[in-house]
Amino acid sequence: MENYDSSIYEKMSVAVDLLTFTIEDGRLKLLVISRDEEPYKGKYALPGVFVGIDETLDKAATRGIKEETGLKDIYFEQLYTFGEVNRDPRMRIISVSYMALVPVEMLKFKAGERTRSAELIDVEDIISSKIKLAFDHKKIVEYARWRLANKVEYTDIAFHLVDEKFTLPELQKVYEILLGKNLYKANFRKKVAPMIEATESFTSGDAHRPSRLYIRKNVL
Amino acid sequence: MENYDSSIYEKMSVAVDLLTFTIEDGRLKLLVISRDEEPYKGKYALPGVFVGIDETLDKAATRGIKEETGLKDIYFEQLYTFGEVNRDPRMRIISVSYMALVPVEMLKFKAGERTRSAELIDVEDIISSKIKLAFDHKKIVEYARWRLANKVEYTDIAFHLVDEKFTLPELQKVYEILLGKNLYKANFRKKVAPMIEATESFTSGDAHRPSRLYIRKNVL
DNA sequence: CAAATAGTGTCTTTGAGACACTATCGT
DNA sequence: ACGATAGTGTCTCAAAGACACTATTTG
Repeated sequence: MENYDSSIYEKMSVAVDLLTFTIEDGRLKLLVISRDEEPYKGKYALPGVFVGIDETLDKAATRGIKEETGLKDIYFEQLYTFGEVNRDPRMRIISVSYMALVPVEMLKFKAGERTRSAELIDVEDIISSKIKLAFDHKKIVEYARWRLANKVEYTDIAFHLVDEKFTLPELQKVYEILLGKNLYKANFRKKVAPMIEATESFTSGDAHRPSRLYIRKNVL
Repeated sequence: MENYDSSIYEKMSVAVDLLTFTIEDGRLKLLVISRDEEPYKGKYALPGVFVGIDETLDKAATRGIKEETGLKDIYFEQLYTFGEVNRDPRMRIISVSYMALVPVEMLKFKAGERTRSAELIDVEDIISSKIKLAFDHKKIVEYARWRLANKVEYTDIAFHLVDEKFTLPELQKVYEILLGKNLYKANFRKKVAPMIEATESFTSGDAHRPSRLYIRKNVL
């Protein structure tokens, strides 16, 4: 970058691709759109937006999330930047992927406000190629899936997939889905104890013992 | 990305910024260049290259590393993509940062082949602002430093900072520098045991017990 | 009271941490 | 023999894993 005459280097389009994960019916789901144009017409794809010349990457991600879900102020983080030359057959696009996590109730609530139709599909169906995605999007999903499983173990990222008030069985289920294995509840409770704060509310109406509701404890 | 008419979105320059770390004199060092043009003339900066229109991000990183160090086939990984609007006062540049790790002997050996002069500076001097970097490069270094400390704990990334054959005291020193704390050698040896393979060579000439040389074991 | 799920107590196992000891070189 | 660094044995302590037990609701 010593020589800043970039005239010999062509500029390129930069896009943000969004991976919005949620948990529905005990499965990890991803928000995708159905392409109505070529290429890959009719295929599912990750929603994305181009980054404006005066727009930060994070801003573009926020805008994209708003367009696709009607939501703002939900958790997201940058994942990885994909820059293969022929990712898109029409032109060179650098794609910065972002991962967002949201409790499924928030998605449903805002359904009417969405700009265009989006669908939730089972992430395992993508991984197993039962459902095929356009472009190199499967690779991006695989990477996000891996990162998610990783971060569950050493961060409190899973909390973004449950409501503000949640029961421990609910939270445990999220951990189990992301980790792909069952956990012992006694051990699970010990593990998350430092991250949660009990409320005085309980579930009710179920034909079994009520479950206490918790909130996420303020991080130290 | 449903609507691919990106004409309203201006294209932008994409660059790869390189963070080449090594360990010299028991300190973590970063390879930087001295800027000979405005802005930030005379300041240290991360070396970088623009990404060509037909060039992959990884390819651009490989090319940049070759230009700066004369080396190819060294370990590197993508770090994070910085896209603040005014990172560079002259134009909008999206910067994809890459981190490379190399044993210091390899850098010295190839010194003559370098395209332009580069320097190794102490990373802690950057963190403490004793040495100031151009642009937003300090932020990038901080992030890389954090990632490095993190990955030492759960990957074998530290092995890229020692020679192919290494002693355990050497390797332990690398861990200690990256973690910023001293380790007990007995415990350290237990920890790395699954990742190493003993050779029949030993150090010699020192006024103390020789140290066995090891190589990295093939990952399972 | 039976079925169902919530929640607790505690033993075992594993790994990190701490520390003292032995080993082998050059001088 | 001494100084210096390499390398090992083992105790302690804390976290993870496994499992059995108790608790509270509806029907």
